[in-house]
Amino acid sequence: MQGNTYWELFLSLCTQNIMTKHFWLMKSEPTECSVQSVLKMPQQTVPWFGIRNYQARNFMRDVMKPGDAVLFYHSSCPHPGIAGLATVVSEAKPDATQFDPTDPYYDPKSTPENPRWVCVDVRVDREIPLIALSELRAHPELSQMRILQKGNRLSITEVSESEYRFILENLIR
DNA sequence: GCCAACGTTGGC
DNA sequence: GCCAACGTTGGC
Repeated sequence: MQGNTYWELFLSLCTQNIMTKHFWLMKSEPTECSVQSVLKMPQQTVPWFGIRNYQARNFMRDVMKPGDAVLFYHSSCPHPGIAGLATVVSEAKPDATQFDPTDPYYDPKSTPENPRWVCVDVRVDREIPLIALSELRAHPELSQMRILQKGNRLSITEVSESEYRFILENLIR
């Protein structure tokens, strides 16, 4: 960070956390929740429940804002890749599945008074012709994407604006 | 189904 | 706080 006045600190925080639109890649297994299945829902919107990783949770809780752009990625399936464009449309809120003992995502250590896991609402804006993982790997412009790094498992990762623009301008047919 | 890589847990 | 054991992820 440049400078050391409180005003400069304030400006820096504004830039990082308040004013800037962020870009995300969010993974989902299409057998559980796909671009196509969300588009069939009444509001084309789904709560992004089931995140049980602290890094991904912190992204939703601390950084994501309504209006952020999302690349909707299909994982653990025959054709992994980006399948749709979406938008964050809510602030982080408690993930209801953590309180339900019958739910696979139930977390006995979490209570409504002190919820451990959050989710945001994600609205699918449109389905796109699948951008395969192999296609993403083929472009040096995208080589820094977290999703492409060896051993990556994080289900929510930030995408840079230039990466997002490159994908929209060059990889959508 | 395999397996590398990673995150979490829990004993010490 | 360390770290071995375990469970999960996800491409192939």
